Formats: sequence, C-alpha cells, structure tokens
Amino acid sequence: VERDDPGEAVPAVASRYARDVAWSTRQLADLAGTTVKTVRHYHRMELLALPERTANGYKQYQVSHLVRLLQIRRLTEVGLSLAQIRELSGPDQDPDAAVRALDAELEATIARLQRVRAELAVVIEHGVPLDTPPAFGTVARGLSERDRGLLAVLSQVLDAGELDDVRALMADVPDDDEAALLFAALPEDADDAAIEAAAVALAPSMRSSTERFPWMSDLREVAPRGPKFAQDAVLPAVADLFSPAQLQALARANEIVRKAVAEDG
Amino acid sequence: VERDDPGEAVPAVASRYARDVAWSTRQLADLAGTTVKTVRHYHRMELLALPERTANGYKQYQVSHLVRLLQIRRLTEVGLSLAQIRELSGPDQDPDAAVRALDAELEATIARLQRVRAELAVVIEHGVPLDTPPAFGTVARGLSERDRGLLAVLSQVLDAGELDDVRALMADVPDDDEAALLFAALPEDADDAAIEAAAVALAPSMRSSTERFPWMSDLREVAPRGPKFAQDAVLPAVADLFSPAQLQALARANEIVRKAVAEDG
DNA sequence: TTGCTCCTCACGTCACGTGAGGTGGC
DNA sequence: TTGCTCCTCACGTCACGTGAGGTGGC
Repeated sequence: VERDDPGEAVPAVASRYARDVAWSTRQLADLAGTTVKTVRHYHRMELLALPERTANGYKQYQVSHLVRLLQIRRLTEVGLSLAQIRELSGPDQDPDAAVRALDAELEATIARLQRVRAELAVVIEHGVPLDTPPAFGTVARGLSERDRGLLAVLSQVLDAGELDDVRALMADVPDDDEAALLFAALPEDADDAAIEAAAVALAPSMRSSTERFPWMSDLREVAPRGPKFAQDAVLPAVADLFSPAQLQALARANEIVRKAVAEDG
Repeated sequence: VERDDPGEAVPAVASRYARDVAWSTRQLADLAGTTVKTVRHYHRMELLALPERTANGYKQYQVSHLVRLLQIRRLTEVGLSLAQIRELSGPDQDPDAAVRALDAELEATIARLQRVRAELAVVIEHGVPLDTPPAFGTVARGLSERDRGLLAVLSQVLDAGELDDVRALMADVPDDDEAALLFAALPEDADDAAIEAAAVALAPSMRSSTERFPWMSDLREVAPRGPKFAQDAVLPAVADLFSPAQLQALARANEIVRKAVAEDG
C-alpha cells in the first residue's frame, strides 16, 4: 500500500482502496497486537474461521478476520475462556448474567490478592521468612524453623480467633524471658533436676496463659475441624518438634499448674 | 489414636505419644487441606521427599512431611511457582528482593483486574455488548456489529487521547441525527443524487469535527504505531465496513468540506 | 545464493486433575 | 464377599509457546 496524497482524508482514500486486502498471518497478528501462534491456536480451537489461501498455501486474511480476532482478544482480556467465547456465538444466554458472574469472580480474585499483599507487607515489615503462617507474621521474628513448623500445623487446626490469642501470648513473651530460654536450652539428655527446674520456671506463665485463654487447656474443644483432627495433627507435631526432655518439662509444668489451681480453688 | 483423658493438656499427652506417626497420603492431604493428587505431584516435582513405605507399598508420612507440605502450600498461595519454591532451598538469594518482586507483580495484577472491573461496570451500566472496545463503552449502545468492528480496529491504531476525541464526537451525535440516518440508510445501489444528498447533509458536522479535532483530517499523523500501520489497518476496515455508496458519500462530503474551508479561509 | 517468511506437526509448559487397571485391608 | 483405600502410569486441561523440518519469495 502506497502512502496517498497526505492532504486526502481517509474516507476518500478508502473508496478507491482494494476491497479485498490480503494480510499474512504475521500481519494479522501484528494488527491485532498478538502473535502468529495465537492466531493459529484460535484456528485449531475453531474460534477463528480459516481464510482463503494463495496458490502456495499462504493464508490471506480479510478485515472480517481482524475484527473477529480483536473480539476474541478483547473477550479473553476480560477473563473469558476460549470455551466460553465459543459458547457466546451459540445459543445466546443472558449476557448480563455472564458479565455479572465475571465481575464477581474478579472481585473475589482481587480480594484474595489484596489479602496476600497485606501478608507480604507484614513479612517485609517484620523481617520474617516468607513461609511464616500469616497469623503470626508480626511475632515470628527470630523463631526457629521448628517453631514455625508447629505454628503452621496449629494454623491448620485453629480458628482465626484462637490463633490471635496464641499470637497475643507470644507477643507478651520478651526475647530474654528466662523460663523460655531455660526451656529452649534444655539438652536432649537433661537430668530430672534440670527438667524440674525448667518446669517450675515455666509454670507461672503457663498458669496465667490458661487463665487468660481457658480454651488453651484443651484445644481439641475449640478446633473447628473437630477434636480428632486437632489431636491427630497437633499431638504428633508437638511430640516431633520438641525433644523428650522438653516434652517432660511441659508435662511437668502442666502438672504443677493443675496442682496449684486445685489448691487455690 | 484414642481420645485421651480430656482433663489432660496437650503437652502431657504428647510426651507419651508415639514419636513416629504414620499418615497415609489421604490423611496427609487432609491435614494440609489439599488433595492426594497434589501431594503426589510434589513428589514428582521433587519438592517433597518420599516417605518410608509399609510392606505393601503404602506411604507413611511423618510430621516433617506435613510441615514441608504446609510450607509449599503457603508459598504457592502467595504466588511462587513450584520451580521458585525449589530454588528457595538452593543457593539462598536475597529473600527480601524476592518478596518485593512478588509484591510488585501482585500490585500490577490487581491494577489490571481493577481496570477490567471498571470496564465491566460500564458495560453493565450502558447495556453494551461485552466485546465493545473499552474506550467506547459509554457511547456504543445501539451500534451495529460493523460499527463496533470499526471501533475495535481504530482502538488498535490510536492513542487513548484521540480515542477519547472520537468518543466525544459520538456522544454529541443525537440518536435521531438526520445526516447520520440518511447516511446509514444509503442503499447499496444509491444513485448519484442520493449520494450527493447524503454528502451535503454530512458536510457540516464533518467540518465542525475536523475543526474541533484537527488531527482527524489525517489520522495517520497521530497514530502511535506509525502512519503505515494506521493506514494498513484503518483503510481496509473502512472500505470493508461501509458500502461503496457510503464510501462515495464520505469522499464527497470531505470534498465539500475542503472546498468550503478554502473559500472561508 | 542468502536471508526472510510461510506452512504443518509434534511436543512442552504450568499445576495439577482424571481415569484406567490393579492390589490390599476390614 | 463387599466396599473402601492405596498404588502407579498415562493422558487430559488451559492457552498458548517452542522447535523441527520443509517450502516459497525476493
């Protein structure tokens, strides 16, 4: 196509323009802002009619193909699948309902992505690992992989409200909490005296915790997916993530608390 | 696993709990809130280590598998691909940079989806077809498929600013505009007199349009993808979407406008 | 002749899902 | 015995992309 007299407006030129343009696949793809692979894909999917061919087999696209291709591109951009686009040409369903369904889908997707972004912001702000369970993003700094593993399991078992109680407790424990340090440092082969010392140290905060959040005395009762599910998940996780000495210390501290509560009550 | 004394807290139970639980694939999947197919997929992708087996070949998962599975799930939920998750275990790159890249991606995706939602809102409000080019959603009501095809091609060729000029012109044309109706009704075999009549009727608004938006006298000059691209796309589209009689009327109206402008100037 | 374009066909990608065909446990 | 679960393997899905292998046009 030669450039015409620049003083001449488009309609004047168009009236003399060859009616049957013949675009190649590449030209068609360029005009529509897409790729030749995409054009061929739409042929295979029978979304786009095959054009005439030249003697050597080259495809010759017309304006109708460009318009259809642009239509398909537009519909995929708003979120329709190719199958849905094919159906649109068929028995005409309520187009308004289709649009509303699309919109609702987009709304849900956006909400989900925004939640993820909020979680990423917490991850950045508090410098915690990316795989930190979202409920503990603000308090997980400095936790070991094992601790985070336990929190991940807990996150599967408890509701948001209970998870927030756990988070609140964790936020109240200072980094240099003596009982926590003693517990964490308990060696695998700790003797009974060491275990007892850790338990005694742990007991007071354990007592105040269960007084503040009574559900913590048996989390099976508040597990939304059922007590069996909670027990099957949390017991092994706790048993696996703490050493036997630590588990003994926990059990012993628990005993101390129960005795103390019974005496005070 | 039997339900233990309900008065006993979790740590106490855990200390007596068998250290090596053995979950089946289904149990593991349930605990992680996913499917057995997903678990097996992660094995094939070598993201999740294969557990021990029983004599009959059944897999026996441990807590470590659950924790790893939860980690993978968490990372896919924030948008990492499985390949990226595998890389995370490898040479540790800057994790903060990875998070920021993820966040930027999410931000762009959300922005795109919100643009689409805004376009859908226009589609619903103005009752136009879903494939209407977004720039013309507010004025495309009642347009023929051919007209919308032309607008789709134009949308590929012009910038947002020029498209908005076109939209503004269309908004100003009342539904019962005489010249427009005359032009639209021009029969295929219209005689010269009918064509001339349509041209004369069109001329005034055509003149005021080019005076208001001078670029319209030759849109090749403002086409962001170049004059050749604009001409190759728009000329055939115009030539194809209007009848020869209509094209003649457009060309003639253009001539009238040019003559009038020359006389007045 | 050279480089560029066009064509078809088969297979790859991504994160799984589906289904076949067979075995083990209660 | 019946129904339920487990296993592997191969192929399907979605919207294309990649690459091979070959031909045509300037």
